[in-house]
Amino acid sequence: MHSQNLINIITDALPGLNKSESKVAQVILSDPDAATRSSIATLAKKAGVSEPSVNRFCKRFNAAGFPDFKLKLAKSLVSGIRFVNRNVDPNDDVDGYTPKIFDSTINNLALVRDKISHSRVNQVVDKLIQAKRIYFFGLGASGSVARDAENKFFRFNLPVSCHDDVLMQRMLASTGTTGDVFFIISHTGRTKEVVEVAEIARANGSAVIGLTAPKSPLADISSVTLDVEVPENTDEYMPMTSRIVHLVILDVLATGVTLRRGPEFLPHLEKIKNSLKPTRYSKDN
Amino acid sequence: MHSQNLINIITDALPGLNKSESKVAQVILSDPDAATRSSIATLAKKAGVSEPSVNRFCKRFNAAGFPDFKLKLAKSLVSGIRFVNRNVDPNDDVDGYTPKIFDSTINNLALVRDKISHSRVNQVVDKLIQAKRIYFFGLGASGSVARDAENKFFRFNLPVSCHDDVLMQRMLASTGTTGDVFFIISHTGRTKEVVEVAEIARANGSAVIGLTAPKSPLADISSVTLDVEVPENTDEYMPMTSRIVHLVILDVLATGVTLRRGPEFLPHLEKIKNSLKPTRYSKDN
DNA sequence: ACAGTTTTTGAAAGATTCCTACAAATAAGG
DNA sequence: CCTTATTTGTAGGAATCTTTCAAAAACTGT
Repeated sequence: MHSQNLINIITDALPGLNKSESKVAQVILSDPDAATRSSIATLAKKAGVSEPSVNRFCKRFNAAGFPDFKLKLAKSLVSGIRFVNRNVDPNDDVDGYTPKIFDSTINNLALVRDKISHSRVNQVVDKLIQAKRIYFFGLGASGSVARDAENKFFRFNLPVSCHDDVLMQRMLASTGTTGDVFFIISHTGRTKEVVEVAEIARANGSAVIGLTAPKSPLADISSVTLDVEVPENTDEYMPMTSRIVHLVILDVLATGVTLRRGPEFLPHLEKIKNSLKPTRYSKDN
Repeated sequence: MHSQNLINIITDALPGLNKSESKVAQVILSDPDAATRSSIATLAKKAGVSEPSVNRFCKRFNAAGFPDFKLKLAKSLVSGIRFVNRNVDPNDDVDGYTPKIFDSTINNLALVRDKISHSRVNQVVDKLIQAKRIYFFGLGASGSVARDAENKFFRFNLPVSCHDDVLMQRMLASTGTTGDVFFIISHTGRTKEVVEVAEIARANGSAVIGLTAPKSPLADISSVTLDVEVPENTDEYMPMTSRIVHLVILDVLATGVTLRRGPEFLPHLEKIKNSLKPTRYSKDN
């Protein structure tokens, strides 16, 4: 469904390209937007190769020809990574930083959307459905993600709770047993307290699901990891986007659980929704 | 900066087009994706007009020519049309629902990015900077948004706090004075308790910033409203996206505040970041 | 209704862009 | 060092696009 971003594909293929192909790749990657606007002749000249080389390059990446390639490239650019410096500039005014922050969030979401392992998602949904109890743990910014998850998952009639207190987390982890699921959220996956809690939980036979950075200590110790690789905060001004990616992944998981429950479960969700109606001003006034 | 979707533009212009132009428009709108893949000759034939007519049509919509038009159309399709009918289907499997949920979040973010009033953002940044105290209030899902905001804004050395308890909110609102800012987050803007709290706060001379739906009771009573219009949840399975949009808006506001503080404030942020280092496993092990 | 004017439209030729066949050049293998 | 395979470019042809210009249609006022 979601072909991965063309730019990523080219970047990944870079090492396996031959001389003229990689010249073409360089030119395209250095300014993909310009590439979509130039003719095959211009691009060939810029790369210092012949037109057919550019054409062959395009075909290598499953395009019918150069125009088709440009089309696909243009599409990738829309919600794909904007390579151009879209970092917040200290001199930016509202018109500058507002779209940049939205864009960077959108880009990261698109990245993860194309990279996330669907089989892992499935595995996690399985575990959540079978769980006797689910604990959502997180600290700091991930604490509010955990809280949001609780708010979402309690609707499934599962015994869910959420804790952003290290001591509570430790105690609960140590009393966990087989069938309990500890869903641990951490941006870095390197916070000692959090990793220790995961260790304790696993030692007691509980399952640990890590929503965290790949190859981190937390990822290593989890039963299943949902990898979220969000580019490091190079820019002092850019906010941390991983929280938001985490939230969306939790949305995905919740949807997975709902669908697995089947349509006979919908009335239950409806009931919860309706329970809030009396607290609201009606729409027509 | 962010031009509106080409498809919408064409649809809007439809009534003002002449005979052959509208024929072309019809063909394009009926299957925009096919249009991006066909040549000017094919399209002309399909529409029953001449090639130059198609060309003129393209130029009318600010394209350099037909190829350029196709490019722009293709771009619009990525974040535009996909919107339609990308609802989660009860029979979807992981490969189905995962990208859909990411897409719907991304689309909503893009929508708000293009719609949000920059001058309002500026106003709110002003108020936040001048505030004697800032309270972030929210209930339910908005409660965790408020918590996230607290986590973000306390770094600015401002007296910030966060409350997701109605009684606390009421009491604090009633003791507020001029110079206090109550930042109230609500998806619907119609929860009675929340609106009442806003009323109390305003009655005592405090400023109320509403991050909520436009034209809602909460929006009406706020000093400044940041409108977030996220399409109603028509689909039972689609998760609520407004939380995420709210978070990103708070990121924007935080960035605004940081920039307004100027570069001499960066060391302070750095200090907070570094305070967490000892709690982490280092990256090289 | 009709001549004059403006607008809309398409035929045809011209310009551009793209693709294919083939041969030269380079690299790899024995 | 020769053979074979791969890579690269030249040249010409094919397709696509654009412009010009004149015919057709629509509009205007008389």
